[in-house]
Amino acid sequence: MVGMTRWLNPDEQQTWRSFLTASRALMETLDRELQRDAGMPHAYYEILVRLSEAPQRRLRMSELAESSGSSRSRLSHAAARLEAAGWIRREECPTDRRGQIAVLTDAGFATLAAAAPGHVEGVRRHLFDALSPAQVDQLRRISETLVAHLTRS
Amino acid sequence: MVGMTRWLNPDEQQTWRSFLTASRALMETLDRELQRDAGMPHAYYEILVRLSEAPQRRLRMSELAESSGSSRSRLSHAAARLEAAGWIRREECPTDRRGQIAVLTDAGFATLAAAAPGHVEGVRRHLFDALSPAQVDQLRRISETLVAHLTRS
DNA sequence: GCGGTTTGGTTGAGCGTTCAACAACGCCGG
DNA sequence: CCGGCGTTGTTGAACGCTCAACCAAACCGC
Repeated sequence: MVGMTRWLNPDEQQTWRSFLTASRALMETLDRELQRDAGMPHAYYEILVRLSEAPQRRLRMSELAESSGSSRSRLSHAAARLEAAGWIRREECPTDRRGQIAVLTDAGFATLAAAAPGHVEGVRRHLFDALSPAQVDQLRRISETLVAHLTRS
Repeated sequence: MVGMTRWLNPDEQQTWRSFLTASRALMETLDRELQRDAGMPHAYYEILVRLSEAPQRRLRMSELAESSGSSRSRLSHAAARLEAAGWIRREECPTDRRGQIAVLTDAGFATLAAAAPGHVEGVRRHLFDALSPAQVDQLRRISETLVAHLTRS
């Protein structure tokens, strides 16, 4: 046979379903808050954050996609919207004529600065406030383990 | 002032970003696998699972929405697609003339039965295989805490 | 019973994401 | 220098989700 399915035992099932419910609820809540308060989805917020942290607030599209966890296509579509909103602008890359460089505009930075406190407060309220310091530490190790595992396959 | 923002310290930021990256990567991976192998997104899979576990494989739309973590609107749209695929059918509720009852068809059950082993294997490979038994236990407690916290606000 | 409110479910528009296809450019061996 | 291959980024179609609006039926107080 090709291989027996390694089914989940009841404990694992409970873990998986709770994790699913929790992360989905958390993301939906934060996404909704961000949409309501800042008029943008969480994915766009993260793009602006990464840009704001880059030297000169500028990044190659491919690096921005990588660091914000977007596919190239997704970023391309998002960039079109962010540019239309006046929050970023795209410049040509001097060293690679295929390249595009996304630049955070002043308006984009201002929008981000206005959105950040509310969002951070949301993350704290919905995530950190619920967990003990020990649990926060556990969650960090678990997440780092998973990231390492998922990117190496 | 309205209130100082309780910013995240470096440790919390690292935790938050790792969690974000990990859960996003995990969901995207499982969603892609399910789409590739079973031709449906994860949300639809979960709807079919809940139906399959219900008595008589039938549930009121509102209960199905609740248990599968969908909004009513989402479930309504999804049900239309699932019905078009022949995986569920909708019947009228005898005790409440507003109500609809979603029923898993034999074809839907067969599709689910075919998809389940691959999906479960994916959950195991991408999640449980990466973590120690202690970490799995920690993750369960953390997730349950979060679920409780998120649903009570 | 009768109006007002709540609940159950659907609908359509608008938006964001995916996927596959594509164009333009850089890179590298011969 | 040239031809093939990998890379960068964009595009359009299909799809799923959200949000607000809506209808119909149930519920509730009087």
